[in-house]
Amino acid sequence: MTITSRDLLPIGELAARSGHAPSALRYYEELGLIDAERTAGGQRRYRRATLRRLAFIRAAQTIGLSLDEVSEALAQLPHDHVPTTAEWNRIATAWQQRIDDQIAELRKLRSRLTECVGCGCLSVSRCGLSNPGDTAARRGPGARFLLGDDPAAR
Amino acid sequence: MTITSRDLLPIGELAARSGHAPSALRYYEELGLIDAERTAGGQRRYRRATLRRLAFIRAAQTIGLSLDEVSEALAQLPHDHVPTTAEWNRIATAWQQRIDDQIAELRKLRSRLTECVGCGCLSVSRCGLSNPGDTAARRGPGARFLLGDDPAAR
DNA sequence: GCTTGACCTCAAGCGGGCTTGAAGTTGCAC
DNA sequence: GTGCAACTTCAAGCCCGCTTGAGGTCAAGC
Repeated sequence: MTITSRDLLPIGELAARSGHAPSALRYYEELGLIDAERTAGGQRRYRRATLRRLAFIRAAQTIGLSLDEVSEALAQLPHDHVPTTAEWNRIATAWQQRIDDQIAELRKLRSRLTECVGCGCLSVSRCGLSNPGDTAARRGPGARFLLGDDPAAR
Repeated sequence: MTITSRDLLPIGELAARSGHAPSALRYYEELGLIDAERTAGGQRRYRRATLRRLAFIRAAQTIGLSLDEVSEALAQLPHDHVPTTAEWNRIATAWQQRIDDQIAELRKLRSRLTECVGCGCLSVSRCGLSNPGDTAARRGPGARFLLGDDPAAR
């Protein structure tokens, strides 16, 4: 039941297999995203399950989660066993929703751009393009008022 | 032909109308994205056309361009007149393409996620989820090889 | 002409996600 | 038992897109 040495990977090995830099792995450990056994001499030895966690982390980042959010998501995953269908399903569903939201955002942006080309204003103003408003999901700043070349003086 | 003072905006005014912070405007000037006249005393006075540039900048950022890229895009726009249909059209088309690419990326990720739920592997590996590969457009790192719990030893 | 708020410059800081470097230790192969 | 790559920690640095602060000047209204 104990973990045999054949199952423990040194950091370089894990880095190579996961595609993360060793420095990133140490950083993740510092953040509590992953953990490791230690040899008598103090070197890290990773359980194979860590590869799963790293794959999860990479996927989560791809859909735009911060490491903080990844940390929360990981808290829902078992540390030592392969997640059950139910466990994984719950998370995957949330992620799909998130992706769908992102796609919807982009589509809205695209249609604003199309309008802008069609509307003839050409000033990249007055037509909402410069006022995405709910861009928040991607970049933060949030609501800005609509621009005009001279809204006040018109 | 010279610009009358009524057409020149102090930075606070431009900030209020464009929705950018004064500090951001100064920063953009430093990067060469916008420029300004100066009063005898050294204060900035912006031409109205600058509002257009700022709207453009905001829109470009929303699409996900870095300020470096915005700079290149701006180089294609006239400094002092409203862009012609052709000028704007060329840029808008490129942006739409970019958005389409982003959407395609997300769809790929979504389908990988769906497969992952369906395929029963549940290990968040072996099924491509953790290997977006061409994530580059969004996050940089670029190609990683496919993960498996133990690709070498299989 | 004075007050006051808006402006100026320059340097430093921040947040996120790491990377880099220095200085030293471990562990596997021969 | 030794050589050398791979590892260790800790502190600092980097990139991006700004913001903040200090210390000082300008300009517009009374």
